[in-house]
Amino acid sequence: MNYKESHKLLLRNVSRFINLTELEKQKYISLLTEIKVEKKDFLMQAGEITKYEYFITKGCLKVYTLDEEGAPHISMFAIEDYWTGDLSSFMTKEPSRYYIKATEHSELLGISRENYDLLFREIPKFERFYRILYQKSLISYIRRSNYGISLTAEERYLEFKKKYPQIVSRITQKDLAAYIGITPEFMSKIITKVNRM
Amino acid sequence: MNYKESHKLLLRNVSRFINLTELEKQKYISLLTEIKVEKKDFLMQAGEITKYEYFITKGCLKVYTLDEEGAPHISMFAIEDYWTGDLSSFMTKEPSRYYIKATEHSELLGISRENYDLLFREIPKFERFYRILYQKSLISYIRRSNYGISLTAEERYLEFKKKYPQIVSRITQKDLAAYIGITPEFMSKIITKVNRM
DNA sequence: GAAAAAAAATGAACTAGTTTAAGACTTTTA
DNA sequence: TAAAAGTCTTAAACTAGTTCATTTTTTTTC
Repeated sequence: MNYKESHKLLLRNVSRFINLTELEKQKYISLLTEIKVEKKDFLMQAGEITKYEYFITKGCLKVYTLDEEGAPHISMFAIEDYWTGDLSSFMTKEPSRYYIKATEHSELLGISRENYDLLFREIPKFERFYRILYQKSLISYIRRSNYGISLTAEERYLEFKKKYPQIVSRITQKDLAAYIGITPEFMSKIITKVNRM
Repeated sequence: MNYKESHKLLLRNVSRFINLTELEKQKYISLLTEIKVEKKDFLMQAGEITKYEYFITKGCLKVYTLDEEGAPHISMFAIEDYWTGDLSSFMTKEPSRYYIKATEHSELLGISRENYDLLFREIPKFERFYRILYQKSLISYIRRSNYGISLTAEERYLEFKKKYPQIVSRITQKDLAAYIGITPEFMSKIITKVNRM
């Protein structure tokens, strides 16, 4: 069958871990919702109960919380071929603490909680897909959870730049500072210093 | 059938997410290795390829890396009813960067990589078990990965104490400092301050 | 149960990162 | 295309956390 580009990208992502029959592919795609957001629009805001888990087919978004002083802490940037959302709120159906905002015009495929549950019943292979997907994410978050406490801000910046060069060039220095966990002023100093070297 | 206490604890842990028949339980248990370590003994050391994923039935262990200066960074404390290991090395079969050392006499059940793979073939329900287990771990590591960059050391200490009161009383202040990401001296100051309040 | 080893406390001098403020540069919007 | 809004840079004063050195307390070991 002839799929649209966004669906092709998703099916390619899924086929890394499991093989689907033609019928299963069609069933899977039928469970998804297409979503478009303009730059600066929110995909979701703190206080809401997350309706979807998202696969990004185009664009860039930032996932962040606001602390008591109202300062943002970005927990991830999501671009094409990445999954994002608030897994905690999605699973517990409790209000989220996260905001997700597009930093560019973005297009996504969302799966609702009902369809996510249905997916496992209809195509049990997806248990395996998500087992492997979560396993890989877990490995990278376990590593990352040590960064904040064991690396200096400069080391965290160099690490991010090395791992995600495509992202660095698409986001502002201010947002990068909110991800690294420092002030924009200190981010500016680090970049000046690193460029000088 | 009559299982020993350690196996009962594990079966209870697994039954949170999936139901096993009597036969499946026996099959599962047959795939496990019993391991005992004395206080200060290593379960594994950096440079080795991780052989097992571990379920702790008794005791307490610390999982840590050493940085270039030889300073330890503890990424988790594992006690009874917890899972531990180095998932990254276990999956990729590359040498680990982690040390796992018992802080008390400990008893564990280990599953080897071959048996882990076999488990999914023999009892596919385990894809679901691990999907949910990794999902829950992922949720808590996503949250934790922000702690280091968005909370002060004192806030991280209070957070840990609130979430794991049973662990705080079993470990040294020095190890707690290596987990929180500060020097033992500053940990001492924080504890003095918090107790004074 | 005494000696040795490790952990905890305290304090003074230091450093990585913050705060505040102001000016220059860039992007967005009407 | 001008004005407004947001981003980036620089610098001085500040604070959270480190380093190093010493003493006290607790735990381990024989």
